[in-house]
Amino acid sequence: MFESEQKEAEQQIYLYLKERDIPAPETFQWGNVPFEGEWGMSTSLFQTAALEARSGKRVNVPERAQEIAQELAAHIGKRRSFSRVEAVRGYLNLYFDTGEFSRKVIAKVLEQRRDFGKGVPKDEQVMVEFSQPNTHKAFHVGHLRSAILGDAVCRIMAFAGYDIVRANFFGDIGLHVIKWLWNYMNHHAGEKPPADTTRWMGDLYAEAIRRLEENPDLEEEVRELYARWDRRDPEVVALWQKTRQWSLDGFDDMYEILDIHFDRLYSNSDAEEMGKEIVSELIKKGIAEDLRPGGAVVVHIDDLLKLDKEKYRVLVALRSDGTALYATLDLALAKMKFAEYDLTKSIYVVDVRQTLHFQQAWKTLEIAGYEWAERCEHLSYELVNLPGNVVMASREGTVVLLEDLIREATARALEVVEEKNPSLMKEIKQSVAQTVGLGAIKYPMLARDNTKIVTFDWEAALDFNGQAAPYIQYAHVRANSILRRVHGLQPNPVAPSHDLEPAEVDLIERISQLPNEVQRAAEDRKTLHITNAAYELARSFNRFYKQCPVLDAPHEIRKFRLTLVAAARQAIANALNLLGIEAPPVM
RNA sequence: GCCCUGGUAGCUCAAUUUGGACAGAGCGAGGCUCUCCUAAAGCCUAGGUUGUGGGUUCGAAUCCCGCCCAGGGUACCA
Repeated sequence: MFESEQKEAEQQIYLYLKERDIPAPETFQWGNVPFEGEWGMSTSLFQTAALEARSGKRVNVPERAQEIAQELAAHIGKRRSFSRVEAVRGYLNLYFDTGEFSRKVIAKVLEQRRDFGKGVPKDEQVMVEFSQPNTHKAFHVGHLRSAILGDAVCRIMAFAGYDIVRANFFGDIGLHVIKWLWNYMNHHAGEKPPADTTRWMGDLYAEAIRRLEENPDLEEEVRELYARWDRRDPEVVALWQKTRQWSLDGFDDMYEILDIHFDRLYSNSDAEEMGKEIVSELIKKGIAEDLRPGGAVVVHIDDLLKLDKEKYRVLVALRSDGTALYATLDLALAKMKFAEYDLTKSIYVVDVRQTLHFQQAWKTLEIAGYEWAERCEHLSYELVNLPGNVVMASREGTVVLLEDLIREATARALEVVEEKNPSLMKEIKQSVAQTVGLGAIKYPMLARDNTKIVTFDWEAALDFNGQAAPYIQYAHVRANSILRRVHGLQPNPVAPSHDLEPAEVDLIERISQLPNEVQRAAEDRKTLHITNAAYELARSFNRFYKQCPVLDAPHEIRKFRLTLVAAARQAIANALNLLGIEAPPVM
């Protein structure tokens, strides 16, 4: 927003240094002055002083940096585009006219509304594949991270200017499905799924595992069923199709509650055949080694690349019995994606344990001559564990089901609404509880670095205070509650007539940062930048709310502050929207 | 063995484009603020040798090397 001022300042600095024969660094890095009540930009002179030191002069770098900064401050201080100029501990701080800055920021938000923070279209199509649940299994909190993270990354990247294709990849075949079918045929034949389908599917799967553990002899029956499936026995296929749909319908319900949608659905079963074709092709090209029937089909990637140290190791492309495994499918899936879309990137939101598998699959495709393979990117994230670093696993019984979490969170949220705002209408309370409960679930999955393990515990999940989604939602509600009382907002924001309070300047600064954070989050694929921005925005607003009366303020101040509140409400709503979290009007 | 990730306040996490201003929040602890736009809030206090030992640098949580701890991956699981 102040690029021209920055350029001019830089020119003046270079000129000044040149005149005095002081060696100048190639670039100056500009940052914001740590907030002290006014908005400004800042650069350090340490580099400049260090250059002098290296050129032979005996100088104390911090002292010299401060000296140069002082000289520059005196020099630049005469200019009018800065309201104030100072030198502090080796930093040159240039302060803007806060009034004009404020007006610019607010005007921009109120003009762009929902688009405030949006980047210019980049003309790049990017596919983001995420969630990838297995059919015939439960959907637990461990599965939630990919879904929530992937959704938010899509929202952020789309807002940043990418053309995003949202993809899902269902695990609808494999041993787990056969075990489920076996249990169903023998003990639940003809049963229809109840209302909470996904839980029931998961229960039947857990039951299958239990029966097989209690009586290992039954494994034989499962193998027979697998063989029937492989022959495409019509009865088995029909049952598979029907039950698979039950799972998919259950997932649909959950995605709807979570407000997550997909543009393109893939299934393991879609990729199976093409995967096998690619493997034959790899064998023909001499890339893969066919050790069947004694061994599997393998690719010695390190040898093919002539690497001395082991890096990609060995990819198993096909089982010795000729059946497909995960790697087989991934070869095909990548190809399908690039055949169908013109992608500059194909992102896979999958947990960190699969890093090597992806590198193997994509490197193999690269060796096979598919030049798009290098455009595949693994967005890896750490797991969601239970306290004590206990991994969630259906067969261990260490899972928290999504349905249970949503139910508990909304129930808890409803309790709080009843207590805080009993006069709300019943339906509104319900919807608030849903909004707050879901926000509280999503936020912790998004508010930490992708490389950090999320530890799920009920107490923290149901604590709506402090650094959490409800705090941000509440700030939005407060802004809304002020604006509800006025009719017709001043259409053209004007510069404030009063000296801005620190809380006002801080809030304006936070608002102005949102567009940068969107770009940064999109580039780094880090939702953390947006949760931080949203939280800081809410915090600034809450402080402003406490310190600066709006409706009771003198006329001119009131006019200005109303536009600021409207801008803040918009910025908070936009940030929450990027996270897939709703911004409620009341709560 | 080899590879990857993490280790920051009692707990959960940050740290502004990657080396710069006094390492910041929340929870928890102690205290304060509702005749005032929703107190799901705000304010104050206490709490740190950034796992550890070296190195590079004017300057290190951040870069390099060693070590310790935790987790993950490592040919037919996904």
